[in-house]
Amino acid sequence: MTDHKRPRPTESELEILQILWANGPSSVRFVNEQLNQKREVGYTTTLKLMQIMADKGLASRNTDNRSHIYEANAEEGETRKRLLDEFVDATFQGSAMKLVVQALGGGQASREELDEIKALIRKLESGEK
Amino acid sequence: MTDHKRPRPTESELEILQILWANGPSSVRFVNEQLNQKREVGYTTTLKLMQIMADKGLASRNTDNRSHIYEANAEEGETRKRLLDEFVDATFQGSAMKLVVQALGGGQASREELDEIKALIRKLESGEK
DNA sequence: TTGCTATTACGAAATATTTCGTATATCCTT
DNA sequence: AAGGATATACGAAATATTTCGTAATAGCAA
Repeated sequence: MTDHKRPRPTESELEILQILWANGPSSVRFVNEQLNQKREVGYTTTLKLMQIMADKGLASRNTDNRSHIYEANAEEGETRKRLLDEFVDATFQGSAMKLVVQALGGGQASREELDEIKALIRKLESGEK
Repeated sequence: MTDHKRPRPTESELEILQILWANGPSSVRFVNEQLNQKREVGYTTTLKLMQIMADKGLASRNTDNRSHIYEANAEEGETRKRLLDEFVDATFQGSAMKLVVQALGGGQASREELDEIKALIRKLESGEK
């Protein structure tokens, strides 16, 4: 089950997907509360967005109870990979390398993270084609 | 001179910035031709976008000649960094590490690129705080 | 039951972005 | 000077996205 056909999530939809990925199936109220920790959003705004997401297939919902429970349909890793690919194309002309350099160079990565990346590179190199 | 105050470029504006960064100051016609190698866009559409970019301060233009020459104002590295930061926040919850892993894991990086990254990491580690 | 609260449904306004038609000006060729 | 090609200016339509008001419905408490 890939993300084929599913449209790219908009910025707001992505915010909601993050919440659903992090917390599992959730009610609109819960998602709205989480959103409001970052910025002010009206309840019906969140509701509408989530309904649209269900329409688009980005999420599915259980309507058995009065309070509907929404669940991300778009799989986390798949979706992130796809968005990353598009972002690399749009912003770094398709060069993942340039992006990684920029990401690492920003001083964002801690020593532990650098170690992890080194380990990852070793793994990639050993299983090289 | 940072990008302070300058609004984030839209997707289309970013496409144009890429062309200006890659080719230096350019005419609308040239930019439009480059765009059309990827997708069909009308000339006046490109023109309008570039005029908007000038309004927003993303680009500046020389109007001495009949054919105006546009130049990116937003600096390449700065802009990419900023977009990357926002993207990391939005898509990887602020974890540059997760993003790098995803980018490297995609099998996108060649051996040479991996070597470059290793070198970069060594450099980062030596100048560690 | 009656009223209060929480929920979804629906549609439309508000905003942002993209696209292009048309008018007008300028340059170039003859 | 006239005509054609090419440029910019301008505004508005088309599209995409976000936001919310209002109404209808269901649950709950008194």
